[in-house]
Amino acid sequence: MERLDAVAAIYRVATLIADWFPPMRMKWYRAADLDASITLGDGRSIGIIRQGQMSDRSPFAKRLGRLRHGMMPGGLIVLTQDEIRRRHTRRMMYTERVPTFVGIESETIFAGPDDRIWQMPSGNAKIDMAAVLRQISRFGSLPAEAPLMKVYPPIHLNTDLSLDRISPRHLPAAFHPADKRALDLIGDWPGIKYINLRRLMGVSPSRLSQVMGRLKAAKAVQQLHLDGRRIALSNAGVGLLARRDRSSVGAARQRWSVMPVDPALPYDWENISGSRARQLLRNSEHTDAVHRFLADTVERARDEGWEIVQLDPPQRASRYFSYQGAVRAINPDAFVMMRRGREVKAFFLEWERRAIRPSTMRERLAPYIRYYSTDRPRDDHGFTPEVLIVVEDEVTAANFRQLVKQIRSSQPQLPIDIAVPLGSFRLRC
DNA sequence: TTCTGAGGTCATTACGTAGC
DNA sequence: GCTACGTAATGACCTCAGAA
Repeated sequence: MERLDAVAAIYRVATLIADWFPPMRMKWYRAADLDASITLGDGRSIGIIRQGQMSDRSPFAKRLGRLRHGMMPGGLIVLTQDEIRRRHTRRMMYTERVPTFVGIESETIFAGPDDRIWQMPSGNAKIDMAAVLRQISRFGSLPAEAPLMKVYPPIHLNTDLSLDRISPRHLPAAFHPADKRALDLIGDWPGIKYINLRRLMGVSPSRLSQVMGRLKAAKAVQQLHLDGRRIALSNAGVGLLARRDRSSVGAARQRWSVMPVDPALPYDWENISGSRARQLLRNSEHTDAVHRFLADTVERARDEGWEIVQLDPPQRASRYFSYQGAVRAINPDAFVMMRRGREVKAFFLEWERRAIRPSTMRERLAPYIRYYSTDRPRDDHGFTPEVLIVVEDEVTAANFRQLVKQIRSSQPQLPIDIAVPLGSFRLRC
């Protein structure tokens, strides 16, 4: 039940296959690296693996690596959450010995069997499910799991009960779509203020209050009093999302728990147990500024007819790349991608709180200079996203622009823009 | 420096409506 | 009938100026 949403997405893949190739047999895995497998009527087998929102890059890569060294089905279907992670996954699977097809979960849910939504690691062509099934090998075997020691028959779940009376493991069946959307946003942006969460969701204060009431009753979120009222996932909420995505609950809580280390001490950032949550709430002014800017951007984008395709928090916005033999990274405050018809706009967000020295500005820009001197921006996204540096005053903005001008003399294509909030930044196409 | 009260902002509640 | 979401009213909380 805790993996209900993941199960729904994988069942959707199964229905696409069944449209072309009935009958078939489906098997779920509890602990194997595959999430599920499908055996077609002619004996060929397909493994399905899903990368969830909470799945970290490294553990997911290790999971795929373990798969290679074990029993392999005749083909693999990998579901990712967005286009960028699809590209990463395709790169990882480039040398895979069985036919592999990578799709985006949201596209899969709304697709029909004729829709071309699947991509192989090599080549950019998208193919439909019939073409996927034609390439599944006859040679392949599926991993086996020991049968359950004890089988629990399905129980009747009364979703009319108030959420505080529903067992935590059954909550995914009782939550409404708006509850899940809020839960994902709060998970992405821990310590977000109500007003910014409301603006990101695009709902009225009253609607947000209703949703928060449900999530609080389910004990999935927790209200924090740190520089005003904020909201974050409770330990139970972190566990819910981690179990849904088959990632480590313990590791997720070590990073994101907002529970106090010592309940006897006053609640402040130093007393927060999760390492990443502590870091974010220590710099609450910076965190709020980023949230506020993103809420402004999302609202303005909606008004101008843009669809927000991706809104990644720092933990998903970072990009790792190889530069002169060493692994380097950019670690922006957010990554935003929006679409309007055929137009696409995307940018990494860097928020600078205060005036900084020219040498510090150069240090801030250095990772981006390295990143954009490689082919990785285009490889990662399929196009070249911008870097948007937001500073709080025009003097700092002018200094930054001067520095960027100097850098462009040797690297003319560096796509960096400097903005002052609510001032010069406009959605350009 | 501390307290108080006015005014503003934001969250919550009750109830209603639209769409499926 | 259910879900999603809006409006209006209300209450809680925050900020800030002015008085003690």
